[in-house]
Amino acid sequence: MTQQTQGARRAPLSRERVLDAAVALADEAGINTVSMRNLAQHLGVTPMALYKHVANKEQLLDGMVDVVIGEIEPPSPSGDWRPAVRNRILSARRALRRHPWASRVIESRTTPTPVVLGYMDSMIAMFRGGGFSVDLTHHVMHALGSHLFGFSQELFDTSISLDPDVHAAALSQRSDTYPHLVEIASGAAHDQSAAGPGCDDQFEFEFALDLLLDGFDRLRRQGWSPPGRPRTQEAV
Amino acid sequence: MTQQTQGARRAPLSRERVLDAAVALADEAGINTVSMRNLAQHLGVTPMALYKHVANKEQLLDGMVDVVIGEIEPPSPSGDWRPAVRNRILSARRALRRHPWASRVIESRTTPTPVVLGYMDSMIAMFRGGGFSVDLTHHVMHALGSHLFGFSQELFDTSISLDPDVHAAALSQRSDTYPHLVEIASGAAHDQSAAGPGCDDQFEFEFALDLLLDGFDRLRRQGWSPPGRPRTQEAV
DNA sequence: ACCTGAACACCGTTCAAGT
DNA sequence: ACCTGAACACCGTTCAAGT
Repeated sequence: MTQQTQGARRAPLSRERVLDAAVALADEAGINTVSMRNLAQHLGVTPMALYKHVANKEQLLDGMVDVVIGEIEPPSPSGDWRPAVRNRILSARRALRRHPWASRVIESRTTPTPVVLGYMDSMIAMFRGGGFSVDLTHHVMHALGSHLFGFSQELFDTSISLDPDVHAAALSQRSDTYPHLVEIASGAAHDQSAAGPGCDDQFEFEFALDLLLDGFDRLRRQGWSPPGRPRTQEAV
Repeated sequence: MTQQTQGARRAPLSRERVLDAAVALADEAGINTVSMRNLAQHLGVTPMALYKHVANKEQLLDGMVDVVIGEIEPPSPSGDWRPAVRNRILSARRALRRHPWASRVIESRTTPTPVVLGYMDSMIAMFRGGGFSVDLTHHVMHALGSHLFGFSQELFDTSISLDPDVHAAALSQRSDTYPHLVEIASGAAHDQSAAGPGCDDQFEFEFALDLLLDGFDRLRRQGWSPPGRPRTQEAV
């Protein structure tokens, strides 16, 4: 829509142009349309021209993630760790929501890029600066998980409790098959103050985030330290 | 390894045989080797024969997830919701860990199957039976997210703080680039009571799980109820 | 009625051949 | 030295043709 395909043909290809075009294409037509061949066509070049700027498709996807992570606002210089962390994560969420494909692509990455490492490093710095021990910061970063990047594991959450289809199907056909699920779905639905299909994603995200931050804060205040020597050896 | 490829040729194809073969193939050779064509070859049939038993590849993946979910132990008839939920989730984790490809495939599903809905319904039942309100149960299920299925968003966690490669690379080359990340990695590494590459996944999982369950329990005891009327209208 | 070979419209990537 | 066309080894899926 907002991105022009023609006219771009003249500018020399660069890694940045390739990545920006890939992000724009994914935004407009979905991540499935981002193939090396299709992206090349959109840029008016031959597929192999892309390989001058990205080693392979994996690196293309890494670069696309970097573009999105780059949109996250830098840490506010606030003195209090809790609102600072909270705001940064909510900024990450806004960036991720601008690019609906991004959370899925982030999930699929196996090794972090320097940009991602930098983001994590700065998040760690916020906890350390807020008085968290090295050990507690470590566990806290793990516990945040995908919240770090502004998304919770949505799985099919939106379809579970609130997608009109599933909702209707559940209520009509299978209230005897999944009685508890239907009860939850109904409960969410009759609260019509929530926006959209019956459930407020933003509320759910902040609910979980604040629950975690509350827990972190409690452990920090209690001076949490790792449990005794012998941890779980092997869990299988 | 444990699965025979030859000899299976005689038994008539069935949905169950197709799914079991797909799971075994993914376990042995990775999810990337599970293509309709390759799976068919392993079963000694033509690719199109599979389409008699699964509508398409998406349904094949759905069925594979169902096989894994089916391995989760049923709820223990315990009276106390907390250990019951905890044990069930740890059972889910054990099932998922037997099939390393499963968490990624679960993440990629867009609509839940009846088997998945049944699992969620029974989890909801445990909270409701434990005295959680409909609303609180709803949020609690969202907050659990991927923990419901026994995995946290691992992202590249194992590589972040503890993969020998990243660890060594970080420590040697980039302690000035990612100082806080390196501090966390070192902290985890010098605690050699942890198993494996320097970080105990099981410990991290249980740390986050117990943090969430603590939070849930606190809200339940406090008689949590939804905040006032006007929620976030639209967050973008 | 059941099964399947060939074909279609794609992939990511290599590599030798063009300019 | 730079770029690229054709080719390779794959995909998921359709569909008409075989038995």
